[in-house]
Amino acid sequence: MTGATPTPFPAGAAHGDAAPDDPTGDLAVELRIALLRTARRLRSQKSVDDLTDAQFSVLAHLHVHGPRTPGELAEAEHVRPPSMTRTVAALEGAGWVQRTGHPDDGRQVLVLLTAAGAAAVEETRARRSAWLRERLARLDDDERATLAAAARLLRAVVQE
Amino acid sequence: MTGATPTPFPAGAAHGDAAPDDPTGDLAVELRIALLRTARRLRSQKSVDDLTDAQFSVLAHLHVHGPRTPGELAEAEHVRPPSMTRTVAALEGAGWVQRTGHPDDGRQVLVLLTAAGAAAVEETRARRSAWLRERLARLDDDERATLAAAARLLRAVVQE
DNA sequence: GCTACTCCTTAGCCTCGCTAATTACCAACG
DNA sequence: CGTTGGTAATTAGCGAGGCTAAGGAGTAGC
Repeated sequence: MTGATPTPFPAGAAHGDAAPDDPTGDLAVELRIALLRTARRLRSQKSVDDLTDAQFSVLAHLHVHGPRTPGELAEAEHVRPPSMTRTVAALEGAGWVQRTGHPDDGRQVLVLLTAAGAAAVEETRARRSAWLRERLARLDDDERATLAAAARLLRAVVQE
Repeated sequence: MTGATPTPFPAGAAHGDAAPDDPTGDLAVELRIALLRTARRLRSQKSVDDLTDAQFSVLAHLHVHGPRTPGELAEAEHVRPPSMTRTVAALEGAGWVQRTGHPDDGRQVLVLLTAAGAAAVEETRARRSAWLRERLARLDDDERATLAAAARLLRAVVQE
């Protein structure tokens, strides 16, 4: 709205460089842009013979929380069950997880990490973080502390 | 590596809750997880009759920087030219951008925002940020300041 | 034992990355 | 002047990973 500007050059109007004046109003916008941009960059760090992002996320979840059913994984990853079924199938095909019947409830399935999967998650985590770690090394201590605090805050913020 | 743990419950080994002891080594890991998780959550905020994430990002870029060639857009978005061609084609089909020949170089194409596109980018930006804004409102001033600083830092960090 | 519910899966659609190959155009050189 | 090489954009086709809708297996309750 307000939008029908016919001129194709509203440069500098939208967000410029860093939050200009309106502290709260623009924080959400600024943060959103910064987060999505960084996340895209992080995501592009994976190589071909590698876990995909969704796969890695599931593997890491299993690594931390132990065996889970597909439904639980879907909920944890904010994804629909069919999507998780496919991701789990890919992980199983690669030998990183194993699917077993649930001991009590025949409808359910338990997904658990194999030894290879546990190794993969640790190796991949280290490698994936390398790019970011190298960038963070250029910052000073205060800046790193700020980002550490931000990581904690974001964790709380997304916690629904 | 270390990995052949036969026990399926290494819970608490991987990263627990928030950076445990190693301040620099884990910052990259913690931050990566927090960023990707938040970004996924933000991305899930879009509705159907809406711009996709990639489309919105291109529109916003045009809104800020003015007309660009597909190649420039691809580089800015860290995407290969064919991917950008498709995104631009979708945007053109929806009437949000317009493609015109480059005045000097017949090989190139200039992509420019239409009035509808400019309106869409502003409306969408406001709506997409609403979820995050609501979450941020629950924080205190210090916490918001931390996130604002983090957004600026991330912007610098990804700047290649 | 039939019905209803729950969980997982299959089928089929879409977006959006990618690589490889094609087309259109510019520039430079014989 | 024509060919030859480089560059920009596109088309073709693949894979991952979202989604909804619909199907199959198992549990639970009447």
